[in-house]
Amino acid sequence: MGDVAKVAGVSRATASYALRGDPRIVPETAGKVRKAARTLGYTTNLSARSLRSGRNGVIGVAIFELDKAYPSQMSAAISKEVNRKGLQAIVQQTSNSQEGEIAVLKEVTSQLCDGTIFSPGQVSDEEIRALSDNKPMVLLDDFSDEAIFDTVFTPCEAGAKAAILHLVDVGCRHICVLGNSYRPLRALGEPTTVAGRRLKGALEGFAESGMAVTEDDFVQCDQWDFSLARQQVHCLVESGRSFDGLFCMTDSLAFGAIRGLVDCGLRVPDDVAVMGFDGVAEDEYMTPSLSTISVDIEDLAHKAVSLLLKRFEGSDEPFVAEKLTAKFKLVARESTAKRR
Amino acid sequence: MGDVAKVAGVSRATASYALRGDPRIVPETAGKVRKAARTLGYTTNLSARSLRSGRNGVIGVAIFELDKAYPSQMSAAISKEVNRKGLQAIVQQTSNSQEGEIAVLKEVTSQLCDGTIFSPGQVSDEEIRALSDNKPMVLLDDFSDEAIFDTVFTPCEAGAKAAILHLVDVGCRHICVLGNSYRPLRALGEPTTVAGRRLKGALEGFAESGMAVTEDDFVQCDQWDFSLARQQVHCLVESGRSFDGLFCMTDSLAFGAIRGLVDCGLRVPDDVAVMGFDGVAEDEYMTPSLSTISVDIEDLAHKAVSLLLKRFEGSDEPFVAEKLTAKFKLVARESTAKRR
DNA sequence: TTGAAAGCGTTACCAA
DNA sequence: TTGGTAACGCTTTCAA
Repeated sequence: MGDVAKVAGVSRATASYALRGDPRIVPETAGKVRKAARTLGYTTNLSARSLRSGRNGVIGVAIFELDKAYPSQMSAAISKEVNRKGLQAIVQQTSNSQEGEIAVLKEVTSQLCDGTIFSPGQVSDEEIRALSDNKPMVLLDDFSDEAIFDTVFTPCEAGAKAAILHLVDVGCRHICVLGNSYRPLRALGEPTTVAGRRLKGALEGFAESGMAVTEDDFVQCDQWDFSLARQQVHCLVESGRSFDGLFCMTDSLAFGAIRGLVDCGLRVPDDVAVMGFDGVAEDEYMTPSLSTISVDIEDLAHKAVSLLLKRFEGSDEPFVAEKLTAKFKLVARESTAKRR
Repeated sequence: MGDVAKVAGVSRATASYALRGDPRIVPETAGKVRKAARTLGYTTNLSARSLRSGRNGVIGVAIFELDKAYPSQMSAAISKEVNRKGLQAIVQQTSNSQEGEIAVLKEVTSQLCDGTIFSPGQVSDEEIRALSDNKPMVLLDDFSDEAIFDTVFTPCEAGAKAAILHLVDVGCRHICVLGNSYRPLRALGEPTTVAGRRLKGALEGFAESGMAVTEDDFVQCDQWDFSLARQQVHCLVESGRSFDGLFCMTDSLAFGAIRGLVDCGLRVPDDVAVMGFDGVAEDEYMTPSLSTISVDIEDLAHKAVSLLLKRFEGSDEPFVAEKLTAKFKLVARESTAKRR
């Protein structure tokens, strides 16, 4: 930067101001500095800036798994939204483990980034605060009732409820649910997990439609991935249970489930209608195409980034955590196109 | 760090050495320092370290799209491999645009990272060098013939050839190729793109099996995504072309293509056997499950990370770029299970 | 509106 | 083996 200042014929301080567009520098001077910087191929050293000012224009996105469709598509949407605001995003995977989450926050995100959008799984809000180094943080789907951080939610309850009502609507008489085991609605309270929230929404759907359910209609999946879903569906079918509708708590589960149903010689949707949740790009191209609760990830990204940027501005008012919920759409496709 | 040094009763310099495990510090002193650091909850400031030493233990991964299955699964594999080596990885998407690639390299990766694993698309090797700030860089699938950087390749030619031979092997008599338009093998030389390499491999497969091909058997896809593949297959079928095998240059293309065939009332594999390329996790759960050239992304990740770490060690010998190719396996599934 | 100078938290050289 | 100290490149306060 010293060179740039010299070429432009100003001091280093003036060069610094000019390059960041400080209004105190007259346009003419600023122009000279920018030109000098360009000809010298100068780029600001982010480490130095970060060290001195604590800011570098980089936002961190910490997500559980990068190799699954939904989280990766969400990270991509957030990255794009960050770029749209003229900033850069870096994404990291926590691998769904406590050490992973701690390492990412402590060693990278809170150090190299001005703020973080974080999807927590294994660490408490208090731990997050300790690791955040007092930098702005927006959480994704943190249903704990502490109000320490701004949070954006997936529309778990409303979405799950809509899914059940849709299955009922297309004529299903006996619906199973894949992703969480049963607990009675009145015992559920305000669940603190995504799986709990989706269960609650589903139960509300059953209640509203007047459809009776039993404990056995709900199948727990500790991992929300293809292979376990496939296995669980095999078990469900082999148990002799007869059902004509299946709500899967994520699209991944639905992919595995459909495959499991096909393995057992059942047709989708004629024998069993299947409903997913997420709205990943693959849904439309499956055979059959997958009906789903499509979370508006652009809206989610927009809300998360906006909350974060608002915190950058700082405010004198006492901190009040904001809670926003992303929009969703029910998308009906072949997997629930039942002949009635 | 000053506090840590004070508590441990040593100088800041000694504390710095001790924390990084410098062998000059006696174990006893080092122990005291580490203990002091722990009780004080001290974490090294990466910006400061980076500013002073140019190193911070973070590796950048710059990939074209984060919302597509193959690149996201590859990024995840590289991240895990980096973690396994005790370092952190940050991943960024370039959105397949020149500005994106430049911004990522210039504003983040070359600044915040000790080295980068980069999948280039729109920038030349020389530009990359200029943007890399002389830090180690490993490229992915950069087929340009300059030998400036270490590179890891996808086994494009060998894989594509194997794919064609497999289709022939299961009894296909007329195979189409989706992903690139035709050019005669002898005019092809050493193609500088992934699409070109896969075309070359396919042509070699046709040559070896003695199967004749015409220009119309090859369909260009400028974007390798679901929707275009689906459209192109619609066109192909509507053109009245009769074919019983289809090699798609990526799994994404294959997903769209299968869907397109189903739309047209064709059965996979009975009417048309379909072969993909990549080996994403979803393949196994499709209906029908997708046969594919499965790139060993763990091997790819291992090779890329190893090359990068080797450059960190520095060497007095003149720079010679290393070129490695990842392993692959042909995985035969339902989509090529023809009744013969 | 601009310039001088202090300092952000480390590391690495040199001396002890 | 350890300690003192000068950078690293930038931002920001204060003074001019």
